[in-house]
Amino acid sequence: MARTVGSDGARTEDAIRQAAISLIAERGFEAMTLRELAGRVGVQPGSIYRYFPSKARMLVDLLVEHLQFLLGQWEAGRPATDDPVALLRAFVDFHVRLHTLRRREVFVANMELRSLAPADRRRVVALRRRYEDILTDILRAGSEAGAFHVPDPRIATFAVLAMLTGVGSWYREGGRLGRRELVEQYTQLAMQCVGAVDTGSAHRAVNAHEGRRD
Amino acid sequence: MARTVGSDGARTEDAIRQAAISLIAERGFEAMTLRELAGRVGVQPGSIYRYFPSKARMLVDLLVEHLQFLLGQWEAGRPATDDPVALLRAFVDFHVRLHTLRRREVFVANMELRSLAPADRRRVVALRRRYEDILTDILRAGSEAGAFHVPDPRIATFAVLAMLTGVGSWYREGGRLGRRELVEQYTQLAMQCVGAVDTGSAHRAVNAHEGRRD
Amino acid sequence: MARTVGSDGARTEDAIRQAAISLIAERGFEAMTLRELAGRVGVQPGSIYRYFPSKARMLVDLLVEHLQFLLGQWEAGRPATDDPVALLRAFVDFHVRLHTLRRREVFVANMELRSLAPADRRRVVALRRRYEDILTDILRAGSEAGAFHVPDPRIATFAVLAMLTGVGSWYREGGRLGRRELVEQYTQLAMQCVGAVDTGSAHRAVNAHEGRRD
Amino acid sequence: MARTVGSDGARTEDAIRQAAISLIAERGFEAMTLRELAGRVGVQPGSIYRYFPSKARMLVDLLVEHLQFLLGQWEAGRPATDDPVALLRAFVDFHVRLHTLRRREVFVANMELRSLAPADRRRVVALRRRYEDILTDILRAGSEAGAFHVPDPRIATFAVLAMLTGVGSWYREGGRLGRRELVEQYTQLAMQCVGAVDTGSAHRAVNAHEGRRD
DNA sequence: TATGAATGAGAATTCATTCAT
DNA sequence: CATGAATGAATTCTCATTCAT
Repeated sequence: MARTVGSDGARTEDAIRQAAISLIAERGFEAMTLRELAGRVGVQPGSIYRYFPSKARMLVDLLVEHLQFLLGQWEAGRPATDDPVALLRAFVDFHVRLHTLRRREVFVANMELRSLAPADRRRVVALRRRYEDILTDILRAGSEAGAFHVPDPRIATFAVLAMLTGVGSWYREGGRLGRRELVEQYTQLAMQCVGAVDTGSAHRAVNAHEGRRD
Repeated sequence: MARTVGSDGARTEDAIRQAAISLIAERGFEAMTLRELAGRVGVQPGSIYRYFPSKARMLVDLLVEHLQFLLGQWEAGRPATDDPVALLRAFVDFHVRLHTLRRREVFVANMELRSLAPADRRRVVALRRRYEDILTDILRAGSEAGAFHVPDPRIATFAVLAMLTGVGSWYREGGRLGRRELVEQYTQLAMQCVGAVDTGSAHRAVNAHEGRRD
Repeated sequence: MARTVGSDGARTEDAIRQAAISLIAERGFEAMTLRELAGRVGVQPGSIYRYFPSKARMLVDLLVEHLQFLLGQWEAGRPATDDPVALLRAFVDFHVRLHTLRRREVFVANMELRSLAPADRRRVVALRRRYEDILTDILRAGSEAGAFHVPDPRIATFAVLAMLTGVGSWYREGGRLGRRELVEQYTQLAMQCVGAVDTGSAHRAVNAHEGRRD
Repeated sequence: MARTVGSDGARTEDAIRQAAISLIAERGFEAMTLRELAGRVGVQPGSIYRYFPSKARMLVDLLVEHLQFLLGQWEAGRPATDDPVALLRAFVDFHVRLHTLRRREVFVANMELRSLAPADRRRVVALRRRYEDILTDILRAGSEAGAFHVPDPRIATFAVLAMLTGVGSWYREGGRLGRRELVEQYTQLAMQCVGAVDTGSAHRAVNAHEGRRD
């Protein structure tokens, strides 16, 4: 009873977060039980309450952390250019990479919005909106510059994001396609989708050996 | 207390189905309770069991019925042509229309696969697969005929379907966009996405004033 | 609301077992509700699930424990003789004593076999069979040695066991008969029943004043 | 809807009684559901209420009918003698025969007393008591006449009845033993049990060929 | 820091029973 | 005579949560 030898709060908290993401991704937030979560972490259900004040709050924390990570990573790595085509290429690369590397987090963030209380949902949706805006800004700029041809930048944003995010629902690590090829294919599809006048090197690179078109 | 005056099994069952779709779409299958469902229909919770042997089975029935409706509708209305471009245009039209008309059903079918028991999931996934195959066949034929330029027809299927299906998550009846404009915009995006050489009349109609490409 | 002051798992589990035996004996397993059981123990219904995974499993545990106790007690106290008459006398003494001391358990074990799932029933019946075999072995040996006269040892086992076990259905602690007299009467009846040639000292002691037979 | 062609109240009622006895014997009264019963009879649950005002009342009716049948049959067929030995022989024969012929009814009558409401139980127990008294009277008369040697006629009644009734729990129609042999064996056991001075012709008949004892 | 005992509210499900048809 | 739609109360069981230790 009491502290297990060598037990460590930070380690435990991290283990709970990891296990929670996995479990929520597998079963859904409502279907996941704290007993299951505790069992996977190797602690008693009551112990989870040292780290999260409630099951609901745990979901909020997880989602906010994920979206902030997403935004932070984009900001940190975005190219210092204004060229919409280059920006879109970078965004697709970033998005597809992250959505395959952190599939579970992304999946949860997309699926579990409705498990949030209204106030929490607003907070999370606002963060997600900031992420969507990144793409909308790129598409609008590109559209105005004549680089892209989309009927409506906001709708195109939804379309492209849905398309890109969908990758998470079928891509499996170690499958037929490597992450590099995946990124290349999705880059081509996204570029074509927004009617990029010059789909540029990625397109060429991908299809050069196939002797197609260009 | 016995049969209520004017009660009718078929009517009740239909009311339960409708209410169930709405509730599951709103709260998620796990979060929905039969009490809630019964309350919305105006019967006692136990009465639901005259029509569905269990909550789990209710979900299966709902999903299977939806997917069979989807497949049946496509088969009934598909154009009698072999032209991939015309077929794709018809498919986009069909899909977007149905996914806005039956938004709740589609949403549920996309979200609640994981609430199914493995055997039920296999059954539902098999039906969904048949639907995906419709698009894959179109893209493959078009790709081989040189009408489309996609790196991989299966991946393009996932991309286009994700893009089109995404419409359900933001489109609202009576919003800024009518269904007709919506279909036109998504048609353009899909056509561009698969690199359609000649996006045809719809594209022309929509984009004529932009003086692009064709 | 959390652990009640001074609560103790072992104590609680034991209280549940005791109360369960009483309740099942009174009402029958199917008729007993966990609410009732919990109420008698002084806990909430849900708390029972800390100790038993299901109502059904509780019954199995109770029955298996009882039968193992029965077998263990006989093995521990059986006389080290080969004399069938002495063994039968000891068995009757043991059986009648235990079936009055642990009336409720015995009653439950006899009545609730049909409340068990097939697999559980097989397990319990196998244990009971081992107990029956004790008597069959005694009767067979005695029969072959000419000490008993029974048409068929197995049938005589059923007859004698039924006779002895029946005591539980009418004997009441503190009634007209003490346990000692009870044992003596049943010993006589059992001995006569199997046609014991020399019913030995117990018979003599009990029936000396009747000047019968021997 | 409404009357099935050729349906007939008396036939239906009888079918319900038969099915009820079987089901109660199999599962126990509490565990049997009216749906199950209705299903076995081939009617809807509601239809049972044409014949029995409630589930509880059905059990009472079944038990009372059975016990009255038992008493009536004994009265109708009892030998016109005063000889305790002959009477006991007749009683054993009657009891064993009936308890194998109407196993299910007997079993139910023995098991389900506790499922009755107090008033109903009193009524049924009184009938059963009248049946027990038949044997007690025989044993007391025989005991006083020196034909039997039992410590206490009432206790001997319980012992002998338990022994005889036990036959129902293992005897199976078409098994190793015919009903005639069964009766003979139980007659011998019962006679020996009550210390019958002269176990009479049955004993002789049964064991003559075995060259045992006499 | 963690456990383990317990709570209490609520979940799905069952079932005897009723009654319009 | 029988059905089939519905009830409402109760049942087993689950689960987030609490808190003495």
